[in-house]
Amino acid sequence: MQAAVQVLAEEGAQRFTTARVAERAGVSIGSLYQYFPNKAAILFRLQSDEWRQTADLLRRILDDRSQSPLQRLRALVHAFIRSECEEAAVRIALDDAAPLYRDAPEAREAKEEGAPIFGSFMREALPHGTDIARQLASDLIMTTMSTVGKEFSETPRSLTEIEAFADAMADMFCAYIRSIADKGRS
Amino acid sequence: MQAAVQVLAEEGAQRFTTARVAERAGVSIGSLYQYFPNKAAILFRLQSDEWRQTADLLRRILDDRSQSPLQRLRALVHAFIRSECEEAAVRIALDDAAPLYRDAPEAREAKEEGAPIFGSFMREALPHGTDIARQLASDLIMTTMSTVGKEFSETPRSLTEIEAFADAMADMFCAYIRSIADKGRS
Amino acid sequence: MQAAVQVLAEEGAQRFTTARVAERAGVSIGSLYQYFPNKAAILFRLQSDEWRQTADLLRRILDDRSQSPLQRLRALVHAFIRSECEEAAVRIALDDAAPLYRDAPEAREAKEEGAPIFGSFMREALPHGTDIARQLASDLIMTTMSTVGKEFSETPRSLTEIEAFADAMADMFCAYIRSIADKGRS
Amino acid sequence: MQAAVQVLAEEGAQRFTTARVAERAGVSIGSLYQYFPNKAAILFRLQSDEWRQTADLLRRILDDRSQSPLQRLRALVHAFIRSECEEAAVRIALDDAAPLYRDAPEAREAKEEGAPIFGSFMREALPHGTDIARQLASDLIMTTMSTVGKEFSETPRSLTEIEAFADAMADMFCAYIRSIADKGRS
DNA sequence: AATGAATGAGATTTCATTCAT
DNA sequence: TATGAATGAAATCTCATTCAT
Repeated sequence: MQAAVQVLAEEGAQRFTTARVAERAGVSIGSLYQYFPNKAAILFRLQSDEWRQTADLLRRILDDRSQSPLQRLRALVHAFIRSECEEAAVRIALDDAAPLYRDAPEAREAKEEGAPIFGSFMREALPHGTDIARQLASDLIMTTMSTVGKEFSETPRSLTEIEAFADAMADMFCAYIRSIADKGRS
Repeated sequence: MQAAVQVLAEEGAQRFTTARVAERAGVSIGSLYQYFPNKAAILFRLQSDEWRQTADLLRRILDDRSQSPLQRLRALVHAFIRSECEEAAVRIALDDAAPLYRDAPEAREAKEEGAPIFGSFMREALPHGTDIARQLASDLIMTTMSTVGKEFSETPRSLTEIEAFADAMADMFCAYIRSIADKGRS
Repeated sequence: MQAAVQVLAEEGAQRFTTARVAERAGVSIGSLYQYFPNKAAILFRLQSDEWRQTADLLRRILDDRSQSPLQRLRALVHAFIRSECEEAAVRIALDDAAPLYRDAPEAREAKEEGAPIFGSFMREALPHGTDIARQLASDLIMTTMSTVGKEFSETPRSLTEIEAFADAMADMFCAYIRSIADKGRS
Repeated sequence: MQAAVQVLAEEGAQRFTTARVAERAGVSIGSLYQYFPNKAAILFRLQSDEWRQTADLLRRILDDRSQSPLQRLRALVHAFIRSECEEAAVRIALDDAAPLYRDAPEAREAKEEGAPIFGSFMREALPHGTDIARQLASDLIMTTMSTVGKEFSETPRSLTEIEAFADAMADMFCAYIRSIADKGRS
């Protein structure tokens, strides 16, 4: 039941208990445990869904060949930061609860689903570099976008702030990619 | 007692209990409560100390006028990433426990202690920009360094990996600052 | 379904649940409850079957007039101990679960089904004693065989150990019966 | 708190819960858990105490050289059966709860504490046999006494019944030991 | 000042049994 | 007749905090 989202958003990770989730979902605790083997599984499911959405976002924007790579990257950053700021409460709470589910083996898998999507984009953006260099740049940009986005969304932001911050981040990524491209060419 | 660090490092945030800290420190629970009003205070104190150390690091490196701003920034990134990777266990656990202390008003204060130091460095690096632009760049760079550094240090890393990653991050920051400087000049 | 035996043997009494039995039997929980009124009934049925087998064993061996009573007793002890050591896992688990079914009135009945068989054997072995004395000896021997056999089979045993122990027990019973016979004759 | 005995005796193993023990003891659950790490430990402690008492009984009776070995054995059987029939409720319940504590390594140790005491008695009673033969006889007699005693005490018994049954058991042991001695001598 | 036993709310999880479909 | 989702009481164990000594 994704009405667990409500508990997470309204009560926070600390008060996210199986009893509260069941009550909010209008079912008994027993029923809850018929669908999920334990509390961590509920949280992991929530996180999975979010990761899938993010992966979809990545794909949709980065695969659009009608725009230049750097334009697409800028669009991606904007979309990502905006999406992080929506439902910030759930995301923060989900992050707080990470210790409960991150050790699961499926968690690491799911998390790295986004890597290949971004990897193929980078081959387009940096056709001349080595695989290793591209890999490093990919890692850095992805990690920056997700962790900085998370941190940024933890305080309430106005639309203007969001746009300004996303622009700055996109500027940073573009400058970085251009500098790599220049180095590669010389 | 900073021997609470040991409990945090060896047992993790989940098992960080007042009883365990007192035992490890060799004092009674009662005594522990004479030094700290509650559990959150212990964690906050640990975090404060870490922030102070980081602020010291910032100051020491950024105030050294014998090197160019971008050289100093590169040095800072390396020093910071290295320090994050040392004692990663404590830092991860402290992060997991963040929900317990981050709501305290002193927490936000302490966290932003680093801002002015970096701010004055940025005035040197970007003498021509507006305050607002500089502020934005400061925020972005600081946030990136700290959150990406944290994430990076959560998996064990070899020395080579650390240097390579720090170099990439420094490259990104330098490219970003140069691009701002260019824009500001034209 | 006696495939409940598997659950008992593989999972132990603690984990013997209706859900697990139904799953293993390939039927729904609902169906299980159409054959058995409750969990205790399943266990009782298992126990009954075992008792019936044991009673058959008694009858088959003790009724064989081609051997002397003491020879038959020795054969019985061997057969009984061997059978206890086979499928020890189920028997131990069934014993652990005894509190759940032993209060049923049918349980006591079924348990004492063996008494008359052994009683008539004892009349043959001790033709001169009083009924009361024979009854006492019967009780003692039967109880010893079953409880000591159970205890003995709770730790894994080699074939040699089994034979040696069964011989010792048979020796004890024979010595006892001879001593009663001697006393009765004098 | 050995007032846990009361819960065990009055409510049975099934209803022996930490909450009930704490309530009966007049302390909070929390306090209970400061003295015992878990429920099994409470039960194990109860069982240990009982084993210690039984070992004391063995020692006291078997070490009394003023009587012949077989007289002492008879006295022992009587004392043991009588003691089993006192507080039968607790002993039965403790037995039912055995699955909860018997896997502990200390349990097996404690259980075998009685063996050496009886062993040295057997050397006196059977001076001519081999160690292996004596060991086997020891095992058989000890196991018989304890398991048959337990089974016998599970139904309420009159004093006359107790004496008669104990006499029968002692007869059996004496006949057995004499038969071994005779065999050894010839 | 120091101790540490006592508290008890609260968290997670299990499982026999029912009953609408 | 068969199903299996739903129930919810009950069990075990944890831990921050207090307070009498």
